[in-house]
Amino acid sequence: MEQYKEYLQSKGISPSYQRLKILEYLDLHRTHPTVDEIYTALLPHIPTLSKTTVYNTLSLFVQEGLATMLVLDNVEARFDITVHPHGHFTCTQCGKVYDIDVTPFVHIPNTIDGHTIQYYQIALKGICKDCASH
Amino acid sequence: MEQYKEYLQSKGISPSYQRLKILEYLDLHRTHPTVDEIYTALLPHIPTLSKTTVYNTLSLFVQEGLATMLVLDNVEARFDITVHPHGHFTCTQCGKVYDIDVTPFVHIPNTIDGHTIQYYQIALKGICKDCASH
DNA sequence: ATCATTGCAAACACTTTGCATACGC
DNA sequence: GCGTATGCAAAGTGTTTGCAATGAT
Repeated sequence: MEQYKEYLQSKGISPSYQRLKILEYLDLHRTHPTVDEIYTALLPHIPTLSKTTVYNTLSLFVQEGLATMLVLDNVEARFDITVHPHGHFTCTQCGKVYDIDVTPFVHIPNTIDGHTIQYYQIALKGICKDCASH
Repeated sequence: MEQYKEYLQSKGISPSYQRLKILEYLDLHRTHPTVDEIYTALLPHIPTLSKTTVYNTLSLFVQEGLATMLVLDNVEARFDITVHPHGHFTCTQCGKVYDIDVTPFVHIPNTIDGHTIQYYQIALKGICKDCASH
């Protein structure tokens, strides 16, 4: 908990209990959680928590670079604590999302067609290992 | 118009006027249009058109492989007539979306970590040529 | 006459906004 | 005490659903 507090402060974000818990959740659950998943998971620990706070906090984190908003479908936004760039594979059968290390397959330059690339996301779709074997 | 009719029939889709016009729009406007853009553009030509029909038709096209649903943000879905795979660059300043040929930079195998990859999308973000020069 | 397509209106689901309350230095 | 963070409720936005009207063969 203490390391999260220092991390937030180092980014100029005042470390409220809600923010600490949301950051901790993102760090401990690298499962591309939705707002609702985070909210539901933390509610027992923070009974007064509101979804607005989860939304506020996540957009603050994204803005400050602590988290990344993933674009995997147009239904619900998903969030990752910011780590090295990686792809996301969504199984079209079971809907599970897997992290994929795409660095062996992708080498995006800093500039393409005169546009400056700041970051990118790769969304892969198909049938996952588990579904294929059933 | 005749070529669209034949194309739909070859896919087993009955070529209603609405479907023909939506397909034509996708073919002539390769600008990743949203449902609303398609609807608004066609309304003068089909005054009775409803958004439901645009939604219905697009999901039929996606299902039959005639179009692709893009996921560029978590706000609105965008659609492309199905062509060779390419990336999409969104300018974070002006919001414009550019097609990017990523084939030189990306080589995704058919299988990764045991998962079967059917298709993928690459969403790039940054500052576009135009915005950089202003 | 039958079946598919269309289109209105209502329902839905996720997200944002407005504003009053509570918290922390 | 004052500025920020929180959280409820309401509004907003994109999408889907139910169902009746229309159209095509």
